[in-house]
Amino acid sequence: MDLVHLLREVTLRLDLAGAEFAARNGLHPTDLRALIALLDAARAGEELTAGRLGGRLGLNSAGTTALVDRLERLGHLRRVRDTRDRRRVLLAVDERAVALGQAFFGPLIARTLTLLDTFGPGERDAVRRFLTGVRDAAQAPAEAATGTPAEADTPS
Amino acid sequence: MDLVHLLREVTLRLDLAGAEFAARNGLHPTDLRALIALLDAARAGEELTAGRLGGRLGLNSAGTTALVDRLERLGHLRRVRDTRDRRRVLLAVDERAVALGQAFFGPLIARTLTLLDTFGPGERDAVRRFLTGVRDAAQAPAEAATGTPAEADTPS
DNA sequence: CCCGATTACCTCGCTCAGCGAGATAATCGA
DNA sequence: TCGATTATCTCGCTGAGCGAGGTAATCGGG
Repeated sequence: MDLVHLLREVTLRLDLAGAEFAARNGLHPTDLRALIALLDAARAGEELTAGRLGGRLGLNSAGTTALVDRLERLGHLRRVRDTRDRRRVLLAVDERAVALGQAFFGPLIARTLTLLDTFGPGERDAVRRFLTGVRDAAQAPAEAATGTPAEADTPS
Repeated sequence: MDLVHLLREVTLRLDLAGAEFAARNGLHPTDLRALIALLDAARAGEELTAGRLGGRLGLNSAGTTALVDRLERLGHLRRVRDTRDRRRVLLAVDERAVALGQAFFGPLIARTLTLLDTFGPGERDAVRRFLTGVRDAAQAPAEAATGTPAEADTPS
């Protein structure tokens, strides 16, 4: 049980750290999350489009456009029209964004890796199982747990 | 290394789940975080004041007042003047807020506890060490990563 | 090959969360 | 008692994100 609270504390702390880092670099939390999503996609060799990014962050198209505008204005990414399907706008991350990601995650990752050095294979596996399980548990618990049963969600 | 990414994925997923749940209940992410902070404080037998809550969420006084206004209007908490120091406004959480917290965290906690049932003591300890380490690692990594050190603000 | 449907993104107007500055009220210290 | 400090609130403003609707490109049936 205390592990649950500990996990929540970790997510809260990471959240605050992210928000603080974002503010310090003239970004908003959403901007930072967008950069992370972009870097993730880049690392996975995936081409991320504007719409896809918005969907991943839970923004609608208008908000996504504004987000991409901001990031482009700051030089973190460039809009690139897909030559195959010229309706699509691919997002190309700039070196600047990569550097920012490094600056934010670098120390955190380094510390975590140092910590993990002290873990045996079985312990690492335990951590992995735990995180995987929580991730999957967080998939769709909200659907079942809506506090307002009578209220019509999907206000669209 | 993959554990790091896994952790990030977990926090992202929990974040999105929270935002979705909040929106579904007519709240904003900040409101939900405020409720969580309030419930945490209540569970710890701590009396949370308006200013303290704002500080914990990274809001300034104006934003905090607006936040408390919203939550009070929704009936999630009540303002209670501290009788000892009548400048202070204590925040009393309502049953409604508790129920909301249960609705959100209940299933998540249940699933996590079920998962943890399959863990041995050593494994749980590994998870605990990992989470504790990450929490501490997230304390102040941003300071080192930017040219702009934050000024101390002694959060009591 | 054309035309309607669909897809992907953008524009416009708006709401409201959160900020900075400053006001107000209560407490504390000399 | 009076100024300094603390805790909160008020006011005006900026801007992130939403809903609605527009535009350009692609797809699919006749």
